[in-house]
Amino acid sequence: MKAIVDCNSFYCSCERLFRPELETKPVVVLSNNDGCIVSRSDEAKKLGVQMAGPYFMAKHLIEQNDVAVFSSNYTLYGDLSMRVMDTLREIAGKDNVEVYSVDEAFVDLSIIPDEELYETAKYIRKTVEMWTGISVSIGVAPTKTLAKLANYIAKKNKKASDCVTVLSTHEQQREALQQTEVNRLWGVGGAFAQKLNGMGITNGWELATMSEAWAHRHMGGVVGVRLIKELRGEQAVDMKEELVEKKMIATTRMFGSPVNDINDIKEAVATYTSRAAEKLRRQHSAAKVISVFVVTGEQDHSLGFNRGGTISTHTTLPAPTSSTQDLIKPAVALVDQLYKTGTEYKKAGVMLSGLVTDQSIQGNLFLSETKNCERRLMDTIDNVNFSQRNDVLKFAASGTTRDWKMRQELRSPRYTTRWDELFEVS
DNA sequence: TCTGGGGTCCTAGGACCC
DNA sequence: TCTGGGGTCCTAGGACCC
Repeated sequence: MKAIVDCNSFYCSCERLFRPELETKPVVVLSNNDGCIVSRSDEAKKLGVQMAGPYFMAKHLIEQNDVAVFSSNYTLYGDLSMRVMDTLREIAGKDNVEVYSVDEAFVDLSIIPDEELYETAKYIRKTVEMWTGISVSIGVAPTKTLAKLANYIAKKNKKASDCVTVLSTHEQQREALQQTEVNRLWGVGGAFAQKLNGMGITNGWELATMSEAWAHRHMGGVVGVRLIKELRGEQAVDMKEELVEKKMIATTRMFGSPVNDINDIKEAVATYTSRAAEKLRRQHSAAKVISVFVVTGEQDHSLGFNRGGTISTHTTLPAPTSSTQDLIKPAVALVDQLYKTGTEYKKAGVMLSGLVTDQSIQGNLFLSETKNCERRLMDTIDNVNFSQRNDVLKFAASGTTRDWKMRQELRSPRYTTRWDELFEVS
């Protein structure tokens, strides 16, 4: 059996940890640039605040009900996420935990007898809350997809389930599937849900009883077959052995306000490239291909809001590299290819792909002494930026004024990772 | 005024090869 | 009218996830 451990309203819970007076009050956390609502406490959900809805549209409701609002503080969430995952590894063993996202992890419980699953899950839940202050919901079932379903049910009625649901028998699984709409299933998004409904398939059980051949035809080939198998309790999605390296690394941002100066765009792209290069070095990779894209601010009233066009281009580097300097130069050159005078841009991004391990690069005897020096310089910059303030050290191409920088007006202190922002008790 | 960011996997179709 | 068969590699784009 497998468990999915999912933090309850994770970003909101992180904020509440340092603001206990908000424990029973509605709280929301906004996306980058304070654009959308990406996390809501139960109280905020009850008020009717929509997930992923634009902040400005919910503002009225929020102010009326005295909802606490935070810009996203990823440094804080990242640190607390690590504590939750470490706790799970401590309880279940390092090799039995697969981190799935910042607030979710699969835990392999195959050594636990069925009759002890419920108590085990309760114990995990209690321990995580005690050690980290973050409350979690747990779903247990024979496959990842059914575990996600169990978790959905646990969360739907926290009081009755006490945030734990086990679907170990066939009967339990069938009942759970029967009472769940297809669009709630893991792997069924808007497009497939609409298609399924059109074919008269509305709940999970109806989908689970379709044939594999049918799934292959109508649900995107092998993806659909996998989904059907999982719903029937046949494992088709494995636990991942270890953290695999990313195959692509991207850093993209909306601008705080539309930008039309090419130099601003170049600064932004240089900054995103630095960030992407840090991510690259953190997983000990080097990139062969760098792509840059910009999004224009064209109007499209048919969609109800501004949706610009994306223009992108890429270049293949002479050799794989993880050095910020080597990446910034071609990235900025790509901006020249994309930029058109007189156009307004609202977003830009950098993507690194064609990733290879940097083993062959690091300390290579056949590389020139300057390359080895560069590597040490990058390590030093990463260390300083991590331990001090972000971007204490940066490349001149990234600019110093940053007129294009995103809005982030309501961010809480990074209580756990910055000396100058420590939580204070007076 | 105002709608995020960062990923994965899969398929189809074109280019190219023998 | 009618133009092989099979393979690989790459890219673009769709769908999904949190």
